[in-house]
Amino acid sequence: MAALKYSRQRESIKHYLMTTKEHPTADMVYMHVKQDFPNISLGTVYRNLNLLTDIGEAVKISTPDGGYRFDGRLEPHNHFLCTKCGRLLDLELDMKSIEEVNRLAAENFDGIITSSSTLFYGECSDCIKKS
Amino acid sequence: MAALKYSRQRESIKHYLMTTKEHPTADMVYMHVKQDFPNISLGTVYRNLNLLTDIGEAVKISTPDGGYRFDGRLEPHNHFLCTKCGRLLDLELDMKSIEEVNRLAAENFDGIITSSSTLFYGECSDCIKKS
DNA sequence: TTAATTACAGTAATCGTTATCATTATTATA
DNA sequence: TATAATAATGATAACGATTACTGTAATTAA
Repeated sequence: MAALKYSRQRESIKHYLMTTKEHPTADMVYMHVKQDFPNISLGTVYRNLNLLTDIGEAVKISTPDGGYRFDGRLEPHNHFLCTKCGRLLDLELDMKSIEEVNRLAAENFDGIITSSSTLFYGECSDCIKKS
Repeated sequence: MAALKYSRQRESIKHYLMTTKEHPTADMVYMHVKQDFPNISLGTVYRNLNLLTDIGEAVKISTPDGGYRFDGRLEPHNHFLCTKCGRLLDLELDMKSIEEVNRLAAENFDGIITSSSTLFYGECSDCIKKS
């Protein structure tokens, strides 16, 4: 079972994820944590991001461009991807709405739906202002 | 603008996508088309899958495991990923429901939502039977 | 304080995908 | 038709993101 051992690097990664709203990629996490640990290895970042995801202290989001983004927000919520600037933002959708969607989907489906994740697309407010 | 030229390989790929319900990966497409074109190159498969996606004759779906699946069904629809067997299935959700979800999401969001894509998780009917 | 074990940094390996390039197939035109 | 132009191919090299490996350092338990 391999008991978990404290590490300052992991704490730093976790703290960054919990305080940022950037939904960073592994490389963005690496760049950031490098400020405190100049010779941290990219492998350490990956190892810990996956570890945190496994123990439920981070969420791994796969984006349409292939790669992953990481999120320290653990409550179920959805995301919005701006098709202009590419930013990934949080999008609130109350539990009732989420459950309603799952219920609608279950109507025409021959299995059990336990959860769902929606990615919304469009133009974010910043991009609208600029145009 | 590079005019498109016919190719038997591309037709074969397109035909397979339109007739299968498997939501194949690039490699699965490669394996299949290889039966008709034994020395087709994997690069050709990728090139054509991306081309078909670009001209709107195929859809590229990114899955939580990182990779992509391809779909010949062009009407907007959603997908279900079985957490037991890993199969990716179609899931019908009428346009009204999809629009309703987008409307609900827009309520708490400061931008324009043009579309959305939901991936549902749970257990498919086959896996339920087996347990 | 020592022994056991996990995490680390650094680096090599892996995997899916793209890019390159010389050759072949398709299309337009003479 | 025959020819010329150009897009597509197969083969292979290159790429970027992620994972695996290894010897050393840090953390924890005895």
